[in-house]
Amino acid sequence: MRISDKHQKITQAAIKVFARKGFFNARISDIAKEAKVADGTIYLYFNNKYDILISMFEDEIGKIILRVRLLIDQEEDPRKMMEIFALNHLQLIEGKRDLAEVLQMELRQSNKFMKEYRNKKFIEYIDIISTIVRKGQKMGLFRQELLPGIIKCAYFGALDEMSRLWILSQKPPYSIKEAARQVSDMFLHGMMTRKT
Amino acid sequence: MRISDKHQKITQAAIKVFARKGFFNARISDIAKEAKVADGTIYLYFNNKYDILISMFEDEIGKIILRVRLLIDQEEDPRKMMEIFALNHLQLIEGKRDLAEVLQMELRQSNKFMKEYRNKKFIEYIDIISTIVRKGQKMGLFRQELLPGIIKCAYFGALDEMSRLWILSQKPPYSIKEAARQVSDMFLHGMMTRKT
Amino acid sequence: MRISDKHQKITQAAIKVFARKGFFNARISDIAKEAKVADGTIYLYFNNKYDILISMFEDEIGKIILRVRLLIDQEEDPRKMMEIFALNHLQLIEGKRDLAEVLQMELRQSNKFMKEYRNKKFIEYIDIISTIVRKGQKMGLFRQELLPGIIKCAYFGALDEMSRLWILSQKPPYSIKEAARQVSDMFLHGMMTRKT
Amino acid sequence: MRISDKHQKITQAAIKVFARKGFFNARISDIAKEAKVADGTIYLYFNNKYDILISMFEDEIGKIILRVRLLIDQEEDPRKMMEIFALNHLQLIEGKRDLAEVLQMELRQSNKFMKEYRNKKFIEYIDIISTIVRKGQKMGLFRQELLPGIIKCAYFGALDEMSRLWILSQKPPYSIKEAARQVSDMFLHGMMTRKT
DNA sequence: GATGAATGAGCTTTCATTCAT
DNA sequence: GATGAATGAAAGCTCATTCAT
Repeated sequence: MRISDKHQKITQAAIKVFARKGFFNARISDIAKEAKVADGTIYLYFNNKYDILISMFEDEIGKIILRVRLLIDQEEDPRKMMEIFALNHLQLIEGKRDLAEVLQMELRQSNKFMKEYRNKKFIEYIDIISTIVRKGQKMGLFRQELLPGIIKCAYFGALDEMSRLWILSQKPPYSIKEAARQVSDMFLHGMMTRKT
Repeated sequence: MRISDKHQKITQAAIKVFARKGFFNARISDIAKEAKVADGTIYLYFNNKYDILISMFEDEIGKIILRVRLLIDQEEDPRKMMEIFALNHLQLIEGKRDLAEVLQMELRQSNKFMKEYRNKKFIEYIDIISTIVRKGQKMGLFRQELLPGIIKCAYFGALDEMSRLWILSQKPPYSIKEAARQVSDMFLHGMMTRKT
Repeated sequence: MRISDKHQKITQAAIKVFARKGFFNARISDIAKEAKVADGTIYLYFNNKYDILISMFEDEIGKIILRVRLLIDQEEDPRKMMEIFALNHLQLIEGKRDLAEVLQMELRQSNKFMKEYRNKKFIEYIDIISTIVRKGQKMGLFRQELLPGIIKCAYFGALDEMSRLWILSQKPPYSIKEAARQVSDMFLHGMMTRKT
Repeated sequence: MRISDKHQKITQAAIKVFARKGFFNARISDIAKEAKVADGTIYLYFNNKYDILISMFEDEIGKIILRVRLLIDQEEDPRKMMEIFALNHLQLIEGKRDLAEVLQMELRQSNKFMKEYRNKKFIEYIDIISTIVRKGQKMGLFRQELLPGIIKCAYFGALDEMSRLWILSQKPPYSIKEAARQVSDMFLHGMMTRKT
């Protein structure tokens, strides 16, 4: 077994367990059992429980960034890009529900307990939005007076709260595509210049 | 001393301590010390640690609902109402920073660890938004095809993510008013019908 | 129960357990069981396992110092004082065998693991010897060329090694009094000036 | 590489590590790293951690015995022999400081945790002293009433406590030779018959 | 023989909760 | 009602030892 396989197995197990119980209620032995390794084995790959969270966080956000960048780079129109970002973010719930839950939850928990940990990867992720906004402004599509730093926050926040709704509700009232369309549609309407 | 005074003192102490350390890292004895009561006294007013959180949550959201309703009821124009909601939500950070932090954080943590707890008060709070949206749609101000259930999510999410930015950053790049204005402005632009 | 009673109970239990198993092999739960308190109770009186050792060490050496000083202060003749010190030290094995074992053992363990901990109480104890030696030199009883700092080491070391022999052997070949007499006698012979 | 080479390497590494951290705080992996072998390799040469200690102990005391016997056998005069023993014992600190520390420490720790282990080699070592004493008594040099079993204890204890002082103090107040001379001088004075 | 990844028992310490005062 | 000393279950983490390679 390649070394990275154990690391992977533990990370994936941790995602499942954190999603099920939350970080604090998850026991190392839960993760170990889920990963089918001994408790001690986890400490060969991670320094401590918290390190599992951080490490997993960065790995997975990293992958998400790669994927969404790939999709966005194929587009020319910033309006399309905004749609793609929205759809991609929300589809995470379908494709990797456990991961979506954990990111949701831990991102906020991190407020307090990652105080020192400047969340570079996450910033990188939402900066994708502000980059699109700036591109749209340069092309005259989006209003100049909008602050990209605020839009990125608002857009991500809107999408993420949609995610939360989905995760919490057993049978969500709308399809993911519909929700993504509505949110991006409304933001685009709100951002576009008169002429467009 | 009225019975509710001790209850209040403990609740306020809990807000401070939860804000400082997070729910899981907060110790009952921390709260007791902050409230200047004995550890055991807390159990005369709350069933357990978790109950402090829930109880505090409902009380405080309740107060916020009362206040924002009061402000909104003085308005006629749904567009103004939307602005008021935004400003009021963001101003929480200034007025009651600790509370803002706790609501932020615990709302998400709750995903997992309040599983059974259907968060009625919170739903009541964000339903204020959908009520406004519906009012605006009836008055022909907002586009009919918008789903109020999605808008409420998106609007709240956008505002709350702005909050998060403020709480995390030492010196925020924008004023709260400016942020509230931009977010509500953009949503209103996005929601309004052509004619308006 | 007075607060100091629990502290005392735990200290005495620790002495027993450390004597039986040694510091490292002793479990907190062993001490708790011996003291008939809960594991957690120990941490109300001591910071950690190591703190039990240090604290006990200082308390008990303190008591020994008081007692031996009392006895010595009743004497005029430094030669008698030396005898008293020897007898008193060796009698510890009879009176407080467990304590004797622990002091024996931990004093040496401390070499490594108390590195930072400058063992004031112990130094105070053996300095009693050098004080006697100096007194004897002033009175012209002991040879002037003897270094009190070396004598104190040698005298204490000799006595303590006698202790060790007793502790280890099931049926010691000599009585404690006989041993104390021989050791002090030999040192006194070795230290005295010609005339005496 | 001869089999004994690995054994030697591990033993020497263990001495270093035990001296640095003490037996209980030393990890097998520390010793393995110091010896530049794999953790598992240690178990090809020793049964367990404890066995490393015992085995090392016996080997090294064995060497010391050989050396001091060699030196003593060249002498005729028991008084000289006593001096040689003292000097040789104390010089261990200079020549093999780590070993000296370990012997010091573990000899005492062993009290408890080597309970079953009857320390033959150590007994052999200190019996060298009683043999000298008996020889001196036969030659009429040392007083007949002295018990060789007590003298050996006292002499060894005195020397070993001197060692401890050296090991603990950063800059010892006396030279090793001076200390050895004072101790043996004082014992010899104390032991000798009138006439001599 | 040599390796070092994997194991899992075992331990210290924490802290929510209780209850005698 | 109020207290806070006492409880003891629970869990993160370590590390001696094993064994497949």
